[in-house]
Amino acid sequence: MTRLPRRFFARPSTEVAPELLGHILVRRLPDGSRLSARLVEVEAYEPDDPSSHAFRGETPRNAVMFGPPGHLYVYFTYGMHFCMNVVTRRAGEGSAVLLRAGAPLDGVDVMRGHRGRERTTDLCSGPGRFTQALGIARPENGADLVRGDVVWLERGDRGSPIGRGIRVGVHDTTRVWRYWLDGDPYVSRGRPGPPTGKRSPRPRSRSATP
DNA sequence: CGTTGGATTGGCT
DNA sequence: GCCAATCCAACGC
Repeated sequence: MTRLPRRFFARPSTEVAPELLGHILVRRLPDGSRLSARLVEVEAYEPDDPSSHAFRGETPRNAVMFGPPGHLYVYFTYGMHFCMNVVTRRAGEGSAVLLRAGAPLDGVDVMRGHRGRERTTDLCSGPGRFTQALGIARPENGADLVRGDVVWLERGDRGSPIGRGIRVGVHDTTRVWRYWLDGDPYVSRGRPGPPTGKRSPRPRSRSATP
């Protein structure tokens, strides 16, 4: 299994994000179990992006985002969920890709235990679910994906074409920075963005209307 | 120091 | 579709 190298991450998030799709996120638990999932949905957050945690400068919370690329940025939100990101660009820039959903591969039963759910589509389909299924929380913030043995990325196959749309839970319809594997059953259902001026009554084809 | 609301989820109407 | 749950970072005074 080949790991993605540091240089893969040392680019703008809008380049890294779509290329992450299809690759495998691997998590090694303290007890040795291997959990893994194929990435099917991600979102890019760039330095000049008001929706990014890094937009207003470095703070203790987002410090990892301003560190070197290829590390995991984990944050706590809504009083009960963790979300994980892959740090991109160069140290000091503040950019990352949010991992929103994956297709469970190894350790599915352990994930079921972590989540308290049976259906595989309820394990890693959503940013909060994804971290819970893989047992990723505050201690994993800052983990090195390139050299570490806690969580890393292995090469996988993309397979499906890439769909894109506005990001979930973000009040910005100008940056179309959510990417997913088109037609994949493990993509999160997400939440509708704010009205963009017109509502398509019924998407007749997939892609572009998440 | 007090207030606000969030890169969400799951349960209920 | 609507909303409570439950922390805490960021920001204003």
